[in-house]
Amino acid sequence: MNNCYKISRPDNFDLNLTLDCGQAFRWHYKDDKWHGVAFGTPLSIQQTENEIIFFDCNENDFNNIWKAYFDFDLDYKKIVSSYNDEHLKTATQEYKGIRILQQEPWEALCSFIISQNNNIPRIKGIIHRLCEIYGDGETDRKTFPSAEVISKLTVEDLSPIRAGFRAKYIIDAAQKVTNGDVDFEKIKQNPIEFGRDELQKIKGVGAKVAECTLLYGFHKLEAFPVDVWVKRIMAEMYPEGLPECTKGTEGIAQQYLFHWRRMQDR
DNA sequence: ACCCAGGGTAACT
DNA sequence: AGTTACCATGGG
Repeated sequence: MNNCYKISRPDNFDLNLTLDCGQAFRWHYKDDKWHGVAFGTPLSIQQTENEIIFFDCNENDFNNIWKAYFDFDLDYKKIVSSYNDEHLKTATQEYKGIRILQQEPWEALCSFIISQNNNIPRIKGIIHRLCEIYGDGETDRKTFPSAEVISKLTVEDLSPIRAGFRAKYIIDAAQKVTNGDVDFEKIKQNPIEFGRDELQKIKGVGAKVAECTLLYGFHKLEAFPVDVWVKRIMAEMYPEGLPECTKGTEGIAQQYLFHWRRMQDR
Protein backbone atom coordinates (compact mmCIF):
# COMPACT_ATOMS: atom_id res chain seq x y z
CA MET A 1 0.00 0.00 0.00
CA ASN A 2 2.81 2.39 0.74
CA ASN A 3 4.73 1.81 -2.45
CA CYS A 4 5.02 4.70 -4.84
CA TYR A 5 6.24 5.14 -8.37
CA LYS A 6 8.27 8.15 -9.46
CA ILE A 7 9.08 9.56 -12.85
CA SER A 8 11.05 12.60 -13.83
CA ARG A 9 8.73 15.43 -14.72
CA PRO A 10 7.97 15.43 -18.45
CA ASP A 11 8.35 18.55 -20.59
CA ASN A 12 5.19 20.60 -20.82
CA PHE A 13 3.39 18.86 -17.99
CA ASP A 14 1.82 20.69 -15.08
CA LEU A 15 -0.29 18.53 -12.81
CA ASN A 16 -2.20 21.40 -11.19
CA LEU A 17 -3.25 22.94 -14.49
CA THR A 18 -4.06 19.62 -16.13
CA LEU A 19 -6.32 18.43 -13.32
CA ASP A 20 -7.97 21.81 -12.69
CA CYS A 21 -8.78 23.23 -16.12
CA GLY A 22 -12.35 22.02 -16.50
CA GLN A 23 -11.79 18.76 -18.37
CA ALA A 24 -12.05 16.30 -15.43
CA PHE A 25 -14.29 16.65 -12.41
CA ARG A 26 -13.19 14.01 -9.91
CA TRP A 27 -9.80 15.28 -8.71
CA HIS A 28 -9.40 17.22 -5.48
CA TYR A 29 -6.33 18.77 -3.89
CA LYS A 30 -5.49 18.02 -0.26
CA ASP A 31 -2.24 17.81 1.74
CA ASP A 32 0.00 18.71 -1.23
CA LYS A 33 -1.44 15.96 -3.41
CA TRP A 34 -4.19 15.42 -5.93
CA HIS A 35 -6.59 12.56 -5.19
CA GLY A 36 -8.86 10.90 -7.70
CA VAL A 37 -10.08 7.73 -9.37
CA ALA A 38 -9.89 6.68 -13.00
CA PHE A 39 -10.30 3.33 -14.78
CA GLY A 40 -11.56 1.88 -11.50
CA THR A 41 -8.30 2.72 -9.77
CA PRO A 42 -7.75 5.30 -7.00
CA LEU A 43 -4.62 7.43 -7.13
CA SER A 44 -2.88 10.09 -5.11
CA ILE A 45 -0.34 12.06 -7.07
CA GLN A 46 2.11 14.83 -6.30
CA GLN A 47 4.20 17.17 -8.38
CA THR A 48 7.60 18.49 -7.30
CA GLU A 49 9.96 20.64 -9.30
CA ASN A 50 11.59 17.69 -11.04
CA GLU A 51 9.40 14.69 -10.33
CA ILE A 52 5.90 13.30 -10.48
CA ILE A 53 5.15 10.89 -7.64
CA PHE A 54 2.36 8.31 -7.92
CA PHE A 55 1.28 7.01 -4.49
CA ASP A 56 -0.10 3.51 -3.92
CA CYS A 57 0.94 2.76 -7.46
CA ASN A 58 3.29 0.19 -8.97
CA GLU A 59 5.00 0.14 -12.32
CA ASN A 60 2.21 -1.94 -13.86
CA ASP A 61 -0.46 0.60 -12.93
CA PHE A 62 1.67 3.37 -14.32
CA ASN A 63 2.23 1.59 -17.62
CA ASN A 64 -1.30 0.23 -17.97
CA ILE A 65 -3.31 3.24 -16.78
CA TRP A 66 -1.61 6.50 -15.91
CA LYS A 67 0.89 6.81 -18.73
CA ALA A 68 -1.94 7.02 -21.25
CA TYR A 69 -4.31 8.88 -18.90
CA PHE A 70 -1.89 11.79 -18.58
CA ASP A 71 -1.01 11.54 -22.28
CA PHE A 72 2.72 11.21 -21.61
CA ASP A 73 3.43 9.73 -25.05
CA LEU A 74 2.36 12.85 -26.93
CA ASP A 75 4.89 15.62 -27.61
CA TYR A 76 3.04 18.73 -26.44
CA LYS A 77 6.17 20.84 -26.68
CA LYS A 78 6.25 20.24 -30.40
CA ILE A 79 2.53 20.86 -30.88
CA VAL A 80 2.42 24.04 -28.83
CA SER A 81 5.53 25.45 -30.48
CA SER A 82 3.78 25.21 -33.85
CA TYR A 83 1.14 27.73 -32.75
CA ASN A 84 2.34 30.86 -34.52
CA ASP A 85 -0.53 33.01 -33.29
CA GLU A 86 -0.24 35.77 -30.70
CA HIS A 87 -3.17 34.82 -28.45
CA LEU A 88 -2.23 31.15 -28.51
CA LYS A 89 1.39 31.96 -27.75
CA THR A 90 0.29 33.96 -24.73
CA ALA A 91 -2.13 31.31 -23.47
CA THR A 92 0.29 28.41 -23.96
CA GLN A 93 3.14 30.25 -22.24
CA GLU A 94 1.09 31.52 -19.34
CA TYR A 95 -0.50 28.12 -18.72
CA LYS A 96 2.28 25.88 -19.99
CA GLY A 97 1.77 22.26 -19.02
CA ILE A 98 -1.93 21.71 -19.66
CA ARG A 99 -2.53 18.35 -21.33
CA ILE A 100 -5.62 16.62 -22.65
CA LEU A 101 -6.39 13.67 -20.39
CA GLN A 102 -7.43 10.35 -21.91
CA GLN A 103 -10.44 9.65 -19.73
CA GLU A 104 -12.82 6.72 -19.93
CA PRO A 105 -15.35 7.30 -22.71
CA TRP A 106 -18.38 6.58 -20.54
CA GLU A 107 -17.20 8.84 -17.73
CA ALA A 108 -16.49 11.65 -20.18
CA LEU A 109 -19.88 11.27 -21.86
CA CYS A 110 -21.79 11.16 -18.59
CA SER A 111 -19.79 14.04 -17.08
CA PHE A 112 -20.38 16.38 -20.00
CA ILE A 113 -24.08 15.55 -20.15
CA ILE A 114 -24.14 16.78 -16.56
CA SER A 115 -22.12 19.85 -17.55
CA GLN A 116 -24.83 21.35 -19.77
CA ASN A 117 -26.08 24.76 -18.60
CA ASN A 118 -24.19 24.18 -15.36
CA ASN A 119 -21.10 25.48 -13.58
CA ILE A 120 -17.96 23.58 -12.69
CA PRO A 121 -18.33 23.47 -8.87
CA ARG A 122 -21.84 22.08 -9.19
CA ILE A 123 -20.83 19.62 -11.91
CA LYS A 124 -18.23 18.26 -9.50
CA GLY A 125 -20.82 17.95 -6.73
CA ILE A 126 -23.29 16.04 -8.88
CA ILE A 127 -20.62 13.64 -10.14
CA HIS A 128 -19.31 13.11 -6.62
CA ARG A 129 -22.77 12.15 -5.37
CA LEU A 130 -23.31 9.88 -8.39
CA CYS A 131 -20.10 8.00 -7.62
CA GLU A 132 -20.68 7.86 -3.87
CA ILE A 133 -24.13 6.34 -4.30
CA TYR A 134 -23.67 4.04 -7.30
CA GLY A 135 -19.91 3.46 -7.55
CA ASP A 136 -17.86 0.75 -5.84
CA GLY A 137 -15.09 0.90 -3.26
CA GLU A 138 -14.31 3.05 -0.24
CA THR A 139 -15.95 6.38 0.55
CA ASP A 140 -14.37 9.24 -1.42
CA ARG A 141 -12.50 6.71 -3.58
CA LYS A 142 -15.50 5.24 -5.33
CA THR A 143 -15.31 4.12 -8.94
CA PHE A 144 -17.38 5.86 -11.58
CA PRO A 145 -20.56 3.76 -11.93
CA SER A 146 -20.72 1.79 -15.18
CA ALA A 147 -23.23 2.49 -17.93
CA GLU A 148 -24.73 -0.93 -17.24
CA VAL A 149 -25.45 -0.05 -13.61
CA ILE A 150 -26.97 3.31 -14.48
CA SER A 151 -29.00 1.85 -17.35
CA LYS A 152 -31.16 0.04 -14.79
CA LEU A 153 -31.94 3.15 -12.73
CA THR A 154 -34.93 5.49 -12.89
CA VAL A 155 -35.06 9.27 -12.71
CA GLU A 156 -36.25 8.89 -9.11
CA ASP A 157 -33.20 6.75 -8.32
CA LEU A 158 -31.04 9.65 -9.46
CA SER A 159 -32.90 12.36 -7.51
CA PRO A 160 -30.38 12.36 -4.61
CA ILE A 161 -27.58 13.47 -6.95
CA ARG A 162 -29.62 16.61 -7.82
CA ALA A 163 -28.83 16.60 -11.53
CA GLY A 164 -32.13 18.30 -12.31
CA PHE A 165 -33.45 17.91 -15.86
CA ARG A 166 -30.25 16.08 -16.84
CA ALA A 167 -31.18 12.87 -14.99
CA LYS A 168 -33.27 11.53 -17.88
CA TYR A 169 -30.40 12.26 -20.28
CA ILE A 170 -27.94 10.30 -18.14
CA ILE A 171 -30.22 7.27 -18.16
CA ASP A 172 -30.84 7.45 -21.90
CA ALA A 173 -27.09 7.58 -22.50
CA ALA A 174 -26.48 4.61 -20.21
CA GLN A 175 -29.14 2.55 -21.97
CA LYS A 176 -27.90 3.33 -25.47
CA VAL A 177 -24.30 2.58 -24.52
CA THR A 178 -25.29 -0.66 -22.84
CA ASN A 179 -27.60 -1.98 -25.56
CA GLY A 180 -25.26 -1.10 -28.41
CA ASP A 181 -27.26 1.73 -30.00
CA VAL A 182 -24.14 3.83 -29.36
CA ASP A 183 -20.99 1.84 -30.13
CA PHE A 184 -17.81 3.10 -28.45
CA GLU A 185 -15.57 0.72 -30.42
CA LYS A 186 -16.84 2.09 -33.72
CA ILE A 187 -16.37 5.65 -32.48
CA LYS A 188 -12.75 4.84 -31.62
CA GLN A 189 -12.05 3.28 -35.00
CA ASN A 190 -13.85 5.73 -37.27
CA PRO A 191 -13.24 9.36 -38.26
CA ILE A 192 -14.62 12.00 -35.92
CA GLU A 193 -17.73 12.66 -38.01
CA PHE A 194 -19.00 9.18 -37.20
CA GLY A 195 -18.64 9.83 -33.47
CA ARG A 196 -20.46 13.14 -33.75
CA ASP A 197 -23.49 11.47 -35.32
CA GLU A 198 -23.33 8.44 -33.05
CA LEU A 199 -23.20 10.39 -29.79
CA GLN A 200 -25.94 12.80 -30.81
CA LYS A 201 -28.38 9.88 -30.98
CA ILE A 202 -28.52 10.31 -27.21
CA LYS A 203 -31.15 12.63 -25.72
CA GLY A 204 -29.51 15.68 -24.25
CA VAL A 205 -26.34 15.27 -26.32
CA GLY A 206 -25.83 18.04 -28.85
CA ALA A 207 -22.76 19.32 -30.63
CA LYS A 208 -20.96 20.65 -27.54
CA VAL A 209 -21.34 17.56 -25.34
CA ALA A 210 -20.38 15.36 -28.30
CA GLU A 211 -17.19 17.37 -28.94
CA CYS A 212 -16.19 17.16 -25.26
CA THR A 213 -16.77 13.41 -25.21
CA LEU A 214 -14.73 12.94 -28.38
CA LEU A 215 -11.89 15.10 -27.08
CA TYR A 216 -11.60 13.93 -23.47
CA GLY A 217 -13.00 10.40 -23.80
CA PHE A 218 -11.76 9.35 -27.25
CA HIS A 219 -8.68 11.57 -27.56
CA LYS A 220 -9.86 12.98 -30.87
CA LEU A 221 -7.68 16.08 -30.74
CA GLU A 222 -9.42 17.78 -33.64
CA ALA A 223 -12.66 17.96 -31.62
CA PHE A 224 -13.50 21.57 -30.81
CA PRO A 225 -16.04 22.13 -28.02
CA VAL A 226 -17.59 25.60 -28.08
CA ASP A 227 -19.06 26.65 -24.74
CA VAL A 228 -19.93 30.17 -23.58
CA TRP A 229 -16.25 30.97 -22.90
CA VAL A 230 -14.96 29.71 -26.24
CA LYS A 231 -17.86 31.56 -27.86
CA ARG A 232 -16.52 34.76 -26.29
CA ILE A 233 -13.00 33.98 -27.48
CA MET A 234 -14.17 33.38 -31.03
CA ALA A 235 -16.19 36.59 -31.07
CA GLU A 236 -13.45 38.69 -29.47
CA MET A 237 -10.35 37.28 -31.17
CA TYR A 238 -11.14 34.94 -34.05
CA PRO A 239 -14.17 36.23 -35.94
CA GLU A 240 -12.75 34.53 -39.05
CA GLY A 241 -12.24 31.20 -37.27
CA LEU A 242 -9.28 29.46 -35.63
CA PRO A 243 -5.83 30.03 -37.18
CA GLU A 244 -4.44 27.42 -39.59
CA CYS A 245 -1.65 26.40 -37.21
CA THR A 246 -4.15 24.59 -34.99
CA LYS A 247 -5.33 22.22 -37.72
CA GLY A 248 -5.60 18.73 -36.28
CA THR A 249 -5.11 19.84 -32.67
CA GLU A 250 -8.02 22.26 -32.32
CA GLY A 251 -8.98 20.59 -29.05
CA ILE A 252 -5.61 21.33 -27.45
CA ALA A 253 -5.75 24.95 -28.58
CA GLN A 254 -9.29 25.15 -27.23
CA GLN A 255 -8.20 23.90 -23.79
CA TYR A 256 -5.53 26.57 -23.44
CA LEU A 257 -7.84 29.34 -24.70
CA PHE A 258 -10.71 28.19 -22.48
CA HIS A 259 -8.62 28.21 -19.32
CA TRP A 260 -6.85 31.45 -20.21
CA ARG A 261 -10.11 33.29 -20.94
CA ARG A 262 -11.80 31.96 -17.82
CA MET A 263 -8.93 33.12 -15.61
CA GLN A 264 -9.21 36.66 -17.01
CA ASP A 265 -12.62 37.17 -15.42
CA ARG A 266 -11.56 36.61 -11.82
C1' DA B 1 -35.35 39.50 -7.31
C1' DC B 2 -32.17 38.74 -11.11
C1' DC B 3 -28.40 36.65 -13.72
C1' DC B 4 -25.32 33.09 -14.92
C1' DA B 5 -23.31 28.41 -15.51
C1' DG B 6 -18.07 23.87 -20.35
C1' DG B 7 -26.40 23.33 -23.63
C1' DG B 8 -30.23 20.97 -25.65
C1' DT B 9 -35.02 20.49 -26.88
C1' DA B 10 -39.28 21.75 -28.55
C1' DA B 11 -42.22 25.10 -30.11
C1' DC B 12 -42.53 28.76 -32.36
C1' DT B 13 -42.03 32.33 -36.56
C1' DA C 1 -33.61 27.71 -41.46
C1' DG C 2 -33.23 30.78 -37.68
C1' DT C 3 -34.91 32.51 -32.99
C1' DT C 4 -36.72 31.76 -28.10
C1' DA C 5 -38.78 30.01 -23.73
C1' DC C 6 -37.91 26.53 -20.82
C1' DC C 7 -35.55 23.13 -18.50
C1' DA C 8 -33.43 22.08 -12.24
C1' DT C 9 -30.16 23.71 -9.26
C1' DG C 10 -27.18 26.64 -6.69
C1' DG C 11 -24.01 30.63 -6.19
C1' DG C 12 -23.09 35.49 -6.74
